[in-house]
Order: sequence, then C-alpha cells, then structure tokens
Amino acid sequence: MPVKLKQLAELLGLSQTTVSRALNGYPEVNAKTRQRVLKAVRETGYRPNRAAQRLATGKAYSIGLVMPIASGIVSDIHFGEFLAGLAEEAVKHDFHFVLNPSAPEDEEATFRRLAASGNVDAVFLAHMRANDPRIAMLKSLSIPFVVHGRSIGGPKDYPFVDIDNTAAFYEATRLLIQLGHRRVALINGQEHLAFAIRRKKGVTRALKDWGLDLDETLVHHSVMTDEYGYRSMQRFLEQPDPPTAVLCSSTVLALGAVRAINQAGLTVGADISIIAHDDVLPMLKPENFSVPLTTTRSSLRAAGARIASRLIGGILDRGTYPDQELWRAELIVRASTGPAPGK
Amino acid sequence: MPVKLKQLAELLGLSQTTVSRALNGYPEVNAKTRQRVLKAVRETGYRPNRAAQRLATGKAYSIGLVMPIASGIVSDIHFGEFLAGLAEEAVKHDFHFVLNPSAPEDEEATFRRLAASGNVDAVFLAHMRANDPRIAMLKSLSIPFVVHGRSIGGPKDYPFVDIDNTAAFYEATRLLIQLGHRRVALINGQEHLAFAIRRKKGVTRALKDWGLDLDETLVHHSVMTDEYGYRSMQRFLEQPDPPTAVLCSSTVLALGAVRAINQAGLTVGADISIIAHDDVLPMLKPENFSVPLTTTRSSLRAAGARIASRLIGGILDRGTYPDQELWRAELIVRASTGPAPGK
DNA sequence: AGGAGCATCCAAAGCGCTTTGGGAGGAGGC
DNA sequence: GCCTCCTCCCAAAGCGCTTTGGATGCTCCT
Repeated sequence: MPVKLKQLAELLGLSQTTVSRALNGYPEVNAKTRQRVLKAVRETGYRPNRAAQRLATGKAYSIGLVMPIASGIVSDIHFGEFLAGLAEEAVKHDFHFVLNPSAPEDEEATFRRLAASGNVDAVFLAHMRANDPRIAMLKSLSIPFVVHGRSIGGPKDYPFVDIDNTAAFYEATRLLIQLGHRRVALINGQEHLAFAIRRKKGVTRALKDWGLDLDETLVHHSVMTDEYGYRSMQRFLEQPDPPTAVLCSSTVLALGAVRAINQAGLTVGADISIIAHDDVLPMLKPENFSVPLTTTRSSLRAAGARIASRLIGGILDRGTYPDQELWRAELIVRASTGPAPGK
Repeated sequence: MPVKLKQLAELLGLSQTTVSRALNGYPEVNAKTRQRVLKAVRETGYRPNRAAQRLATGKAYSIGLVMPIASGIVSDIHFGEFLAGLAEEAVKHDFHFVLNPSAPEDEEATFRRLAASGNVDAVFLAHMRANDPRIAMLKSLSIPFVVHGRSIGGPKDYPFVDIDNTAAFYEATRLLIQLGHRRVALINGQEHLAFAIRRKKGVTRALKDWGLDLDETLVHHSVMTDEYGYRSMQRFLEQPDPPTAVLCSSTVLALGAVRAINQAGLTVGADISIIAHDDVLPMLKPENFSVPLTTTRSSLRAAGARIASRLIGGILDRGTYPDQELWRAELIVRASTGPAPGK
C-alpha cells in the first residue's frame, strides 16, 4: 500500500495543504519546510496518485496522438522512431497517450472528438503539408499543440519543432558542388510534404547560387522505403547523362540507392557521391554502410522527446520554451562523397 | 459543460446510486428504470468522467506497452500495424496507453516498474521467443496480460492470441509440393522468434510427409525487410541447384524476393513460385504485386484489436473470451504459384 | 396474521488529491 | 502602543464517480 498525502502530512506534523503546496512549488511555504517535505518524500517514496490529481485538477495528464492509417502513408520506421522519443519523455513524467488511428479523411473529426473528450491536454501534429489546414483547425479547437515540422504558407504563429531542411540540403548540395559535381539528383519524400518541398528548395537554391540548374528529371518523390530508393537510382542511372551525385531524404532511401549503384558496377564515393539525411534510426546507421555515408544528421527521436517535453511543460506550467524551434542538421562527411569523376 | 451523474440523477428523480448501477449493469435495478436511465443518457449525451471513475474504482483504464528500441529490432512496419489495431479498439472504450520504450536488456525492469506504478491494469507481450522468460515474469508480477504469439516450451497456461504458423506454412508447402515443386526455400523472420521456428517446422513437416527434406542452405533468417528478402533470394538463385519455389514470412520480404527474381530474368509463378505470409499491411497488398501473390493471410491489425478487446474485457469484467486463441491463416491462391518448371 | 425474503431504491461515505478562504503571529509604520 | 500587512500554515470543501449499509414496500409461506 503506497503512502498517501494524508499520511505524509501526519508524519511531518503538517497539513495536507502545506505538503501539497510544497510539492507543487507554491510560494507560500517556508523554504525550510519545503526541504523537510521533499526529504520525507524521498524517504517514504511518496508518489502522488495520478487519478486523484486528474480529478482534482481537471487535467488529463495525457497527450493525444492521431496516427495515420492508410495505404500510402507512413506507418513506417520513421514514425516508430519519433514515437519512441515522445514516449521516452512522457514516461518520465507519468503521462499517458491516447492513440487514435485515423484515416486521413477522418482526421479532422478525430481531432475534434479528441479535444472534446477531455481525455487529453494537448496533441501533436506531424506530416506537415503546404498550407496545412490542420493548424488553423487546432487553433480553433483551442487545444494546446506542438507541430513537428512546419507548414509552408498559411498562419505563421504556431508552436513547432522543425529542422532547417532548406539549409541542410543547401549545405549538402554546396559540398557536392565544391567537389566538382554538376549533375545532382534528389531522391525525396512525398511531394506534398513540407519537408520534401524545403529540401528540394535547398538543393535548387544551392545549384542556382553556383549558376547551375536542377534537372527535374533528376528529382523523384516517393514514400521513403528502400524499394523506392532503389528504383529511383536505377532510373537515374539509365539516363543518357546520369548524375554524379545524389541526395537522399532518408538513409532508408539511401539503402536502396546504394544497392542500385553497386549493382550497376559503380562505386559509391568514387563514381557516384551520395549524401543522405540521417534521422538516426538505430537499425540503419550511416557509418555501417559498406561505404560509410555522408549525412545531414538530426535525431528524430530527439525531436519526439523535445516535443513531448514542450507539451508536458506547457501542461504543467513549468519551464519556458521558445515557441518555434528550428534545429540545424549537422553535415557529417564520411566516405560516400568524393570529387566528381574526371575532376 | 458536460452533464454529470448528479444532474442526470436529479433529472430522472433517482439517486446517483441507482443511475450508476443502471449504467454498470448491476442487477438490483428495475428493468424499466434501467431503460429510462439509458434513454436519458442518450438524450443528454452523458459520459462518465474517466478521472472520477479511476479514482473511485482504483482502476487505471489503461494498458501498458513496452516497445522495444534497439538496433536489430522491429520498430518496423509490422509493429505499427499491430499498434493501430490495439489503438482502434482501445479508443472505442476510452482506454489509454502507457508507452514504455525499452532496450531489451531493461525490459524486465520496465515491466516491473509498470506493474508497480499502478498506471496500467494490464499489459501485452509480443515478439515471443522460445522458452520466453517474460511469461513467468509477468505471472509473478500478477498483472493481467495477453500474449501476441506463443512461446515454445515453458509454461503452457497463459492467455494468448496466435496464428497457427505451423499449419499455415505446412499447407502452403503442401500446395507447392502438389504443384510438383521439390526444392523449396524459406525466407524467414529472425531465428530466435517463435513464429519463425514454427513456420520452419511447418515447412519441414510437409516436406517430410511427402518424403522430402528441407535443404538448410535454402533457409534464411533475418529481419523482415525488403532488403533482406532481396539478398536472400539472390543468394538462392546463385546456387547450383536453385529452388523452384520459395516461402516468405512477410510480404515485405516477398517484395525484395520478387525483385531479385525479376532481375535474374525469371518469371514469378512460372519459373519460380512464391507464397508469402500476408499480415494485411495496407501499404503492401499482395494483389497489387506485378504478379499477384499467393499468400497465407491473417490480419495483424485484427490481432491487435482482438488483444485489446480481451485485455479491456478482462479489466471491465465484461464478456468472456477463450483464454487461448489459435487463429488459422487463410491460404489464398493467386498467380504467384504455378506448376514446377518441367512438370 | 406474522414473518421471511426479495426486489428496488437511497443517503452518505469514501477514493486521494487541489484549492478556497481564512487565521495566527510577527514585522514595520505612524 | 495600535493598526496594517506580510508570511506561513490550516480546516474543509470540492472534483465526479462507486459502493456500503441500510430502508421501504410487496409477495409468499406457514
């Protein structure tokens, strides 16, 4: 039988009120008293009963998740990794999840139901598209949220955590150009997703800054699986004037691309340079590729943890966070990039 | 402001006790009264406050999930699909999840903490191995659980939902034999997993029943990704006496296998027959393969939903379920299977 | 006729926290 | 020396449900 607040108060010769206030950081309690309370908590192993807190405060201490289920959609490896980050942080604070599988067309209704149910204090949003209507919707539901990624166009004032995709792919492309590459290909995520749009923009801009153009036939958009990486690369190589370098939006895509390259009898890093974005998936480390992969790195799990942290912080009124965070990806050079052939 | 039990009771001219009992199916309430109550609930849209129920009953109304995070491990597509099934059912009953990411070596501690926290009423267990120690552990923690899959060896009396992997692959193999195939290969899941062991057993047994042997060089175990399906098939085809038929433990593996076959200039269903196990992944339908795939089918999402259903039923003391369920997979013949070449 | 026994309902006591509305006592101002 | 104003603490009232321990009639038996 776990110790309860009442017992703790008796033990300390204090009222429940004071103990509760000491624990929740209210100012009207003597510093010395607070110390005594905290010490007693440590010794007794007291943990407040979440059910009681929920009832008393009206907070749900849980966060809502709408997980997309549909044919084309990413219930993929990236989602799992992100979820792990979210959960890692949530479990520390004893937060629950309400998982709502939802077909894309029902998503709005799902969010609405979720907000109305009172079962969650906050939600998070991902897979941002251009002019994503869900941001305005969540605002109108007036439920706290944090977006993973950013929309393009539409309202600007919403909380998000994103990486600077444009900059990351700009820098990656710049490196390739500096190495002498002139024909650069891009194997990207699905065309409607904001991150894919930005990455393409980064590539385009870098090429332009050096007086080059992005050849549209060297750009493929698809679900980010091994399979599509392979197919895309294969088609690039079939072209009369194949690229000497390729950027991949995921190491998963790169896996397929590398296979296609090898199969064509070419060597990664010599005949074809490759840079991939690395979400730091534990099962697919760029350094373990037969030719270690040059990458733009930013941990998906860390993003999940950060978003959970911000959501939870907001709910508990603790800590202050910047509203909009744009993380820089690190450009890590390994062996898959080299001078363009013939330079 | 949602309507509460008290208001509902006043509205009906009844006590809270009676209304509560009417809603929770207690016998000491007149049938007519119960009907009145239910009608009022429908009209007012009353929904009991979960926080209050949690506090009053001591139940958590939530189920615990330990999600494996580690290099080799499946935070893969199959997990997402299963999770969707779980969540689909849970959301119907207003159940929450407590997601615990955990490295395999910490799993025991995680379960222990989870059970002790009182945050969950039940947990579920997956990725069964032979002699899986976690079953005994969960029993000793005396927290309700349902296993997805079955162990091999060890205690027999625990609740599970599994498919009859042995039978499924026995029947698939039998079909191949009847079609004249004699050299049959198997691209399986990881060797230590119970389902993989059983599937191999099914193949072995079928071959044996027809006086044939399973050639160990025609059996590969790996994580079930496209990539490994491709590699395995490629290696089979390089053999001096390649198989004329291959069984895959997942459509994901089959995807790679098919690619390897095509690339070798062979035709699926004519030169090489292929049967895959189909978990009914929305993004990978066997009927959409260039040559539609013959499969043993059993929906992973349905299994998730069923397990959630059983866990929730157990918590609410509602409904009775068989303790151990062994589902039969359906063998669905499509175009990827045909007579062995030269027959 | 007098209970026993059942069916049906109710008042009130929790569940374990947070929060409201003071109250005691000492410091400081005049 | 009196009043005001903090500082620090407390008692008690919820939060919205479930459940205990009766109460009240009625039927049925003997």
